Amino acid sequence: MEERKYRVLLCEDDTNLGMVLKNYLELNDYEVVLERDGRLGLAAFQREKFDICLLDVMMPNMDGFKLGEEIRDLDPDMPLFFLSAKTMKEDIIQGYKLGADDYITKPFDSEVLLLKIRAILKRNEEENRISENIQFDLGSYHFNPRLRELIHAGKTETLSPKENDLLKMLAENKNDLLPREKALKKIWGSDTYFNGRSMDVYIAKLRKYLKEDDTIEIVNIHGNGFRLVAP
Amino acid sequence: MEERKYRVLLCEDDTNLGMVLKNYLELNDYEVVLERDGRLGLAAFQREKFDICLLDVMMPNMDGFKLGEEIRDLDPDMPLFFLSAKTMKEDIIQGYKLGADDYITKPFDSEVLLLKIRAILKRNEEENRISENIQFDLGSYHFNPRLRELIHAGKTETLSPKENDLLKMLAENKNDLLPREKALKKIWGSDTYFNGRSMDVYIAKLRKYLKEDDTIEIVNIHGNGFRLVAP
DNA sequence: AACTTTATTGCAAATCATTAACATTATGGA
DNA sequence: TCCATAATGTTAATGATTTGCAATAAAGTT
Repeated sequence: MEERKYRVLLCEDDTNLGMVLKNYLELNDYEVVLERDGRLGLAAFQREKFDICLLDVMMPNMDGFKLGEEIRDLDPDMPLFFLSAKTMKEDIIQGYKLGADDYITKPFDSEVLLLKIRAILKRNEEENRISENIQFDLGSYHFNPRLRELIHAGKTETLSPKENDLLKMLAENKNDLLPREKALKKIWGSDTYFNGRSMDVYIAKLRKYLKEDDTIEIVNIHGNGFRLVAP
Repeated sequence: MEERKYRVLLCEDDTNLGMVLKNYLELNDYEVVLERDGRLGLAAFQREKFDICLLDVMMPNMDGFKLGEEIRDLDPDMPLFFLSAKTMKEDIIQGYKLGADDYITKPFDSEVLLLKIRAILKRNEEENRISENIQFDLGSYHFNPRLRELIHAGKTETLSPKENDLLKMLAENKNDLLPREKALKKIWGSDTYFNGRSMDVYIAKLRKYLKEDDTIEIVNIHGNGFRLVAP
């Protein structure tokens, strides 16, 4: 149960406000990446792993709503907060339509923002906790991610944390595509060349573990990701 | 059951309210430690023993929710009350209601507060009485945490307090993972390098006690914690 | 002081993640 | 079709981290 800081993607074109907010959040134990427009924000999101995104609505290159859409495409569950000076009703509605978790109008009380962020993250954590004890049957294998155990014919292998995480994601998407990018960001933290190679090494390891049952296969979908085929 | 005063940790940055509340509670036979921000509150909690915590939500350095989380990490069963101004949004509160034993909006009726405190403490006491006498059968061993006795084949070992606490936590999570961090925080107070080394030493001691029965094992899950395997 | 309990070191062994190195396969355009 | 290139497959080497446990020191009790 590793203590890790929550990671915040903050997109704000006003450098002053951006830095102030960044510092404030960092003081409160968040890890913050600040980007100054939508395009950069999207790039950061694709590259790294975040727990929550705070998006200014009015930004150069790509506005906050558009960025929010793009982010939702990549990860439907990512918590989104929109920051905006506008009080126009349409904007707010549009923001919520996208599934914004909150909409905050400037100027805002930074302490309230902090509490809202914390509330959302906490809710998300509760949801995760439910799925904590899930187990999988994969052909003649039994997989218990909590104990990192892969059992076959009475023999128990203890998987390494990375092996375990990867097999868990594959199992959660059994018979369906697990996109490379998604696994890399979730397990390795970011989608880089070396992390990609590392992941390939782990795929090879998992294939070795699972080779006793012919009905199970980890299939590569070139350029896209992997698929765990299992009954 | 010996007579002793209940100890209350009160965190409140408003000195006036803080002192008034402290005096009021003391009049009603509680022992109160008043701290004026989150950081000091956490320090006090780590230093001393309390029966209940009353935390103001809006505080400098560390807000009440964050402090509550930290306290819950150290002791998941500690009763928590949050005090907050009425103006706070209901949805923020909602996110936190789960972990809190009660949530009180200022201004509040101090008599009601007192009654709530009494109710919680009473409930907790009953729960403690139940769990106090718990005993465990571990293979051919019998373990009585209350007496710190580990009995095997008619022979009784008296465990040291730390040995006892650790075996109790392992037994409570029998056949399941006991995260390192959890045990360290609860038994040693904090998760530091040396405490970790110390815990490993205690694991070794427990293994020695338990080696008479082959069906019992304390298994390490690398990087995660330990698991007491027992029938 | 004698004894018990706890904390601290030290170091070997086990485990892990990453990177290198080299092999193979897929894919799209010439 | 064939080739260049990018993506993937696999094994092994490296270096970092975690754990096991004995030995010793420190603190606390009686």
